[in-house]
Amino acid sequence: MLDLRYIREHAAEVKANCEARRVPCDIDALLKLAAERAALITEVQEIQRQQNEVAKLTKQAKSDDERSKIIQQGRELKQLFESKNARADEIDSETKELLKGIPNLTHPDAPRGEENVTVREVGQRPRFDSKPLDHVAICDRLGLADFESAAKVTGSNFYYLKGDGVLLEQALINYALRTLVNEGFTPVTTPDLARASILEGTGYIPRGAETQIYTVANTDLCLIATAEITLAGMYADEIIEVDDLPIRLAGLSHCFRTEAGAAGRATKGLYRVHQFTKVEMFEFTTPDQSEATHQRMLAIEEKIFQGLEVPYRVIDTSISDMGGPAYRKYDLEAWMPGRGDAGEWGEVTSTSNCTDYQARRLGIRYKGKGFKGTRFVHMLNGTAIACGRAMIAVLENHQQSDGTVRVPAALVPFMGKEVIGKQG
RNA sequence: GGACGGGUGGCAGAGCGGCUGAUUGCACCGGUCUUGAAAACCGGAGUUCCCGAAAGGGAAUCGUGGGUUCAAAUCCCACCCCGUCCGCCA
Repeated sequence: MLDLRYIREHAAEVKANCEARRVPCDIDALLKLAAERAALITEVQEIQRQQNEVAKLTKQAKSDDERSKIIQQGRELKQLFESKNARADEIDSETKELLKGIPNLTHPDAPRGEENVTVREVGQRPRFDSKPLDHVAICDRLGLADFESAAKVTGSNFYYLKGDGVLLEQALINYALRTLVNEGFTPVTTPDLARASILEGTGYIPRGAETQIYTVANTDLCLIATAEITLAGMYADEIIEVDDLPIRLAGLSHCFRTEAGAAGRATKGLYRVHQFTKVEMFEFTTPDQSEATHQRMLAIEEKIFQGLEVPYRVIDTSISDMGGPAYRKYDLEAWMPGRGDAGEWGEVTSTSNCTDYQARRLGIRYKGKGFKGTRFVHMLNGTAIACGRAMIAVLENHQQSDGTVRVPAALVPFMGKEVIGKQG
């Protein structure tokens, strides 16, 4: 959510921003409504002032006669208040609705065009003597996953992991957590569910036809799409001492996505699934630190994939392609040799600087010396490891001609073996 | 799931229909004193919104949402949360 005052004072900028982001927003309508709201509030408050005055007069009344006259006056004011106030409430919630629909501002250097920008490509793509297998075939051959049983039990786009598949996932989680702890993050396991209001605060939309979110019947709980939601929610309505910032959390959770509208798009195997496990970086910071923090998160993501010996490229996401809360977003796309005819890039991480957009909705502020009152924190998130997709990258890049998979050195201590698919 | 008790400002903790945006203590900020600090004393201070160029004025806010009343932190209802006891249970 943006500050209404900011929108009023920078209407042209906000309009241009919405346009560039391809988010249809009627700023003029919003401002008109907001003006109407202000006028109504003034009116309502004047009535309330009179009500307060009348209430005071009541107890000062000298005779019963005078008293009942004043009370009658109070009754009339009350009726007037009720009718005016109902309208004011209506306009107020309409204003908030419109306000919620306006996306965050964007970093001046973020790509503006239709296309995302590849910032750099890192690592050598592996060479294979024959056509490499895709991860589904590798999983089948080595007994790492079972998609057929999952289809019976939960339907399409679920999976069981088995054998070394389980060990590989756990190794990836522990490798990511260890890396983040070394970077000063506090590991946190979070609930896999959250209230709809928390989802909304983070910018997710729990209801509606296009929603990516599962809801739990007869409750106001949703299955989370990422630990970003629960980590952000931890500090909802809190005021943080500036000396306690930054707060760096490494969240471990399951993630659930309905993938509505994704039918037919790369749905095979582990790439697009309804449930996966993810280690997520999350940071609350002061505004002056958020850009540096964003760069650092990106660097950590790169370090993790370098450790996995997986070639990747860094994508600076076009603002026409970013989610509403993001001010700037980088993705890592890993090389997946088994995808398509000759390998393809596949998104494996994403890091966003959401500035104060989520903080304003969730009421997360900080206070400190040198300034009066409180300010909104900046909030950033980034994927450390999304298990399914990281597994694809590892399995497809490190497959060997004998059908086994080499475990990258960084994972060996966590995996307890150097090769997947060999006895022992 | 059942029975109680409770949710008040940054924290602690009074108030239990009008004089209370709220006593008090701690913490906080400014000042006096001091070589400096501590102590003591004096003063200041919540948040959001509306009007206003500003000075300033006004409204709301005592878990959340409704209700009763001329008037509610205080009474009633629903919900959420937090304690304690009982039952059930990995």
